[in-house]
Amino acid sequence: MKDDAAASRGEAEVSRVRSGEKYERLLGGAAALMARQGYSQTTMRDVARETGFSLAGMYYYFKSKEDLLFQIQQRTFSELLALQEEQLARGGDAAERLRRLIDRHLAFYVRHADELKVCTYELDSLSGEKYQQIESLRRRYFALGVAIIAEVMGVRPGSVHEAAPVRHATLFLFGMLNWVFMWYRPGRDCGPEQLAREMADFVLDGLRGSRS
Amino acid sequence: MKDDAAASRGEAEVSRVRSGEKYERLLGGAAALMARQGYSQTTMRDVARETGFSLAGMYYYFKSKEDLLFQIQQRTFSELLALQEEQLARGGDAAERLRRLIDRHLAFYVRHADELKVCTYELDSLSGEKYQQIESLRRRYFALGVAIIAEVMGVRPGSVHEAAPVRHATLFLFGMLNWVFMWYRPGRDCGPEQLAREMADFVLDGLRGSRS
Amino acid sequence: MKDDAAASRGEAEVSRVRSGEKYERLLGGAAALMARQGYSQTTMRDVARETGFSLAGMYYYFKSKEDLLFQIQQRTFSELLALQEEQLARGGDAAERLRRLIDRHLAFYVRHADELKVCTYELDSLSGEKYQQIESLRRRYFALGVAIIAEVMGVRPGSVHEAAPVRHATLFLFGMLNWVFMWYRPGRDCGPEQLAREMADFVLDGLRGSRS
Amino acid sequence: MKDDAAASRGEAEVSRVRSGEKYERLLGGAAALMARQGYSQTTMRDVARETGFSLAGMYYYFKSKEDLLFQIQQRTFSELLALQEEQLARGGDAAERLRRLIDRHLAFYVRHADELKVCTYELDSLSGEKYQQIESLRRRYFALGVAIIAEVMGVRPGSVHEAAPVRHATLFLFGMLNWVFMWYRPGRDCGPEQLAREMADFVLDGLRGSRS
DNA sequence: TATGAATGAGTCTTCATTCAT
DNA sequence: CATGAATGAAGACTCATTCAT
Repeated sequence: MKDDAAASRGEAEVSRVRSGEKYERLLGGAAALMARQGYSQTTMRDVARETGFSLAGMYYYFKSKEDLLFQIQQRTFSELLALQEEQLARGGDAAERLRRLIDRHLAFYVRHADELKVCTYELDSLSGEKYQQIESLRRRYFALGVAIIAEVMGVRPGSVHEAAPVRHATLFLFGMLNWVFMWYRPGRDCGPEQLAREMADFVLDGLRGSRS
Repeated sequence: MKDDAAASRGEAEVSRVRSGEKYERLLGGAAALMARQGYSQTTMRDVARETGFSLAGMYYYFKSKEDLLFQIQQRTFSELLALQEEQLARGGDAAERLRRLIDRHLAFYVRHADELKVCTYELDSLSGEKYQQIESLRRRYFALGVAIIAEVMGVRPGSVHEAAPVRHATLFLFGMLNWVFMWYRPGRDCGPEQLAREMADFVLDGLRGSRS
Repeated sequence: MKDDAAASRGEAEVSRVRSGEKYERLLGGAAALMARQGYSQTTMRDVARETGFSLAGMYYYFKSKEDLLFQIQQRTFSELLALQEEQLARGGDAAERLRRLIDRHLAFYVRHADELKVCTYELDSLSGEKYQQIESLRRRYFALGVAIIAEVMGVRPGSVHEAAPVRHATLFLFGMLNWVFMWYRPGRDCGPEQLAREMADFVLDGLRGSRS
Repeated sequence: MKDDAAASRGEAEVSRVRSGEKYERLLGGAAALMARQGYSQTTMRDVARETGFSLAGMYYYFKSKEDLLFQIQQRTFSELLALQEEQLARGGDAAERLRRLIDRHLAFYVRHADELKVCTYELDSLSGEKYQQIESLRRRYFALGVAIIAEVMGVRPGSVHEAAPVRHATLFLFGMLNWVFMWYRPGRDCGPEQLAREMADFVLDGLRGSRS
């Protein structure tokens, strides 16, 4: 919004360094903080303290706080997306693929809880070009869900008439998935595979179906 | 109803004034801003500008920004809770009551979109006593869902063995419901009754059941 | 300083009401607060709460916070001054009058601790005409001390050569007297008469003299 | 000397930086302002303007306005205390040591008028741990006076019966000393050595003794 | 007399960011 | 690569005071 020009100028070299162990610690620490307190609540000083960097030193790795957020989302979300696209390409019937989509999503969540939470709840903290870029990843991820669910529901692709129910069902699914961040706690709750099974049963057959 | 007394007792300690048309405009304007930008992004100056108050003038109505947030959540959530408790007491079988729970929730949402969004996503912006108070409302609302879903699933109340699946299913439902804030737009999407119907079908019979 | 014009205009009717029980409670409560926390630390809200007045209601009795301070100092200090002037006129030799000066000062202090503390430590919180007026009372009070001490020291009045030592000795005395505010506590310490005796002995004969 | 370690331990928790020419200018400028207008009257903007810092820049050197006040008091008072403790250890009879106590106090005052005034009149502007820390320095300084005065008065250390008069006499002395801030002006009044002589004569032999 | 409601000016403090080294 | 030092802008909140009633 505020600096489209700067954003597009910067995009090519948004940051100079994109790997290294220290860099990983930086993104990881920042993600942990932002997942816990939210992006705007998290100060650069917090991140510096958490990661052992100096305040100024961090700016070698990204251009701004927003850029830091962007890098976290970009890395995490594109990894998840790639993983799911590849995995879904391996075939299976619609129900099976739906089960795998859910399972992999939750498995990824357990491995990258902080990062994924940030991806899910901090999109709006991005603006301009950065927002667009992440938004487009999200749209692609959503499309994956829509395709499978349409197939499960027996809706012909492109059927305008049935588009809304499919879209809604997909949104229901992502709602369930994204709400997991709010309550799931590794030690206390069942494992992600078990949870994935329950959720897939729920989605496919509902409360009554999955019981009988 | 039965907790209006408790509610007013609780709020009286926190703020002096509790009614009046100007006061309504204040809470409403603040909720709108906070729903759009988030609590911590919303400045008191924003609220003042939006509501036509002076910065200092608003502090006549609440003691702090956090107190303002608390008042919004307290009013909204206790109204929703009372409404659902009363409505559910009117009977019907489990599936029917589940449908009504969803329908009333979405109907309430459409009437108080900003306020409910703030209730759902800004609990963690509260702390101490205020957090506890809202958290307890939320727990009661969740308990309503658990009771109905256990009945739909045919689980005996108190069954330890089946507690987790029931809890999970309830969380799935609230995940769907709460995610609605993220995508639903009155003009563009179908009406709340229709959406409620789709969601209830989805919850009861799943993707496959609700089709066949 | 800031509004000499307004000050002189206002002085004649600095306040409309100068008596009444409520008015006494107001000045007394304010003095207590200001003695404990200092003038600038004491808010008009504090005074309202302490005295049971409404914020706006107090402004019937004085024009401004500074005027409130002025009234406290004016009343208290002129009462003390009148009392001492009258008492000293009753004669006695120099040492005797010095003892009485100290004794009456401490007796007055015990009766009006808060007010006198405010007189002593908050002169600089006044400005313009109000400052001048209290300063002149203070000067007259100081002159009382100077006269007696010169006599005790056997210095001829008007002796330029001996003026500094007399002035210094008087300042030493008032230093002792004014520091009493900082440590004296009615319940814990000896009575004011006893303290006055010790102080007078100290002033007249010093540490060594008062022992032998 | 022996408590330098303790002092630096204590301050390190409170502020990061403890030396440097700029830092000195900061404390000095702040002390000057606070001596003139009082702590609560002195705004951080005043200090910034006086010292040439930016408002935010000052916060690099202390955590809060109160911490700034604390640092001024801590530095000044522990320097004075160390100086007196060391000097008194050099011996001499009681009267001689009393003269030296007064003389060094006034000499120190002339060198650090602003800082010492702040130490004397703004202890109550501190709170919690900071208050305790300075209060304990003050107590030690007071104990120095009590010991000498007891000796001058010929009171056995530990004599419960004579404790109050000794304590009072010491408070008289500190009253005189602390009131100096209120009237002494370097150019106008006599030098500190002369004043110290007069005060010591006064304390030892009183108004009558010092004349005869 | 008395007050509920309101406000302009100002307070301390924090934040993301920069730059010389 | 890294950081100590510094800052402009903005944030929540408070204060003495006023005015219609």
